[in-house]
Amino acid sequence: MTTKDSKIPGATIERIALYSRPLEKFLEQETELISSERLAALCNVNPAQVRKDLSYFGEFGVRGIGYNVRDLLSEIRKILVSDREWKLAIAGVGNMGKALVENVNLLKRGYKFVAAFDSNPERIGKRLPSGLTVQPLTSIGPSKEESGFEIGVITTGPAYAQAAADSFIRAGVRAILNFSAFQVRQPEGCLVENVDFSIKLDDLAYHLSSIRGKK
Amino acid sequence: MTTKDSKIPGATIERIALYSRPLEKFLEQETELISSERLAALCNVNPAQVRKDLSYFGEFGVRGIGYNVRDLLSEIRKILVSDREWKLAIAGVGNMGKALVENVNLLKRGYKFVAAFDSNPERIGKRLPSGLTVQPLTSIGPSKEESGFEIGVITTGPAYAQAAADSFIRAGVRAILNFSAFQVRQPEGCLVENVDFSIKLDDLAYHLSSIRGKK
DNA sequence: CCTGGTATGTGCAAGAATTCACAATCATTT
DNA sequence: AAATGATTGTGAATTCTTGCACATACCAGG
Ligand SMILES: NC(=O)c1ccc[n+]([C@@H]2O[C@H](COP(=O)([O-])OP(=O)(O)OC[C@H]3O[C@@H](n4cnc5c(N)ncnc54)[C@H](O)[C@@H]3O)[C@@H](O)[C@H]2O)c1
Ligand SMILES: NC(=O)c1ccc[n+]([C@@H]2O[C@H](COP(=O)([O-])OP(=O)(O)OC[C@H]3O[C@@H](n4cnc5c(N)ncnc54)[C@H](O)[C@@H]3O)[C@@H](O)[C@H]2O)c1
Repeated sequence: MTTKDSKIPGATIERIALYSRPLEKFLEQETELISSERLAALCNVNPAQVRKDLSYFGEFGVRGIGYNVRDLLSEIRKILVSDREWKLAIAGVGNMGKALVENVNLLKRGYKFVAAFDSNPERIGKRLPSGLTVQPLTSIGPSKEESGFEIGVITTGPAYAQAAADSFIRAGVRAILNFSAFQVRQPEGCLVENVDFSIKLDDLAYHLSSIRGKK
Repeated sequence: MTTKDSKIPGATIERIALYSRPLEKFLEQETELISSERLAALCNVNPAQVRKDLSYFGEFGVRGIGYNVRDLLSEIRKILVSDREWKLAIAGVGNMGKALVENVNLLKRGYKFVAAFDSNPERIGKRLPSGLTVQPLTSIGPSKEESGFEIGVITTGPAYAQAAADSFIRAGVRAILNFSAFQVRQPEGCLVENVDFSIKLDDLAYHLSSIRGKK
């Protein structure tokens, strides 16, 4: 990737991923051109932000014209390395876990679940609609080469999240996406993203009340 | 809420919600005291950050000692207004929607689903394990008082997310939590939080690759 | 009642991220 | 070929956020 060697804000990466969503739709509709202004409006951000975010990685637009949808999308896929397949494993095949494994959007974007683990004996051995068979957590292999997945997803109950993370790390996984309400600690050499929806609800509740309060 | 009238960073609210998770566990374990240092470690943040975040809302600790777990948690609940029940409605009762409606953690935290809507005739009329009956989207009422919910959750496919949001807004909803990959535009007078997991995966993929690349 | 040990609360400086504002650039029209 | 109009790319200004460092306050023990 041809990045300028200046520091890239963390939020820039997430926004660039965001930009790709409307672009995919425009590509389907065969819209050729898009301006930073229009793209920004669709993503709820400032147009200058769009241009600056992209400028960290190169010059993809044409002054006076805008961006070519197909080219920009392809550049973004290169930037995000989502132009290839990533193999995922999941720990905890409950409601949330099943929703993720069966989600076709993730697959379309190149995220493929290749292993599913659970500790509940009733679940082990079951075949999921996607074709995966649920395995005992203990069978997570010891090395990345053997286990064959690169990103671990955690959807166990909070009490088991750290244990699941430890197993993944022992198996050589270098990136974890954790949906449990327990905050997995970021170990050396492994990226962790914690996603907790109920925080989003708390956030909404707070802001709802403070708006009310001010009226 | 007794806030100092200085501006409160947006990130502060989300972190305060984060702090409450370990506190809940300490309360169960009957741990009485906690230091900003310990709490910070559990949440992957800086201790000064914890203290500053809390200081926007008051002085909850005791110098030389730390924070009383029970009191702090109760203060945080007051701050976040999660000391009361919030009524939610959901649009789109697919895999993801069901996982949310059946999630007991949300209920424990005071978030209660009181209505479920879907556009699929096969789903309408079905009774969910929680006791809710799935209603047609068209039956979302016109006013908040009538509809009886305050926060709308969207788990339809991306193509229907904006329509679902519009229905919620017509029904008087002032806050929306959207899980579809479509970015709902933030209308006047209504808060919108967009949550898109696949962005988190893109983020992990990017960082995984750039670490590799540098080695 | 004083002293030592500890952890909070916060002013201020440093650091990041966002937004502005405009020069640079290109297609189009006259 | 010059003028026009549009929209990018980016240095600089601005705004927001974080973290340091230390005065402040409290408890316990003598
Ligand atoms: N469902 C939601 O909407 C939602 C929302 C927010 C957060 N979460 C969090 O996501 C997690 C999963 O939610 P869910 O609704 O799927 O719960 P669930 O109870 O349906 O599923 C949890 C699954 O994890 C398995 N499990 C338990 N311990 C395990 C271990 N050590 N290793 C592997 N598997 C293990 C259980 O057998 C079960 O299958 C929970 O932590 C929950 O707090 C869920
Ligand atoms: N499942 C996941 O893990 C996951 C991950 C990331 C994003 N998402 C997003 O969450 C959304 C839901 O995912 P899912 O897995 O539950 O999909 P799903 O297909 O299982 O469920 C979608 C549901 O929405 C209903 N629906 C469609 N149009 C509607 C409308 N206008 N009003 C009300 N209901 C309508 C459908 O009948 C269906 O029941 C999707 O947008 C998906 O992209 C899901």
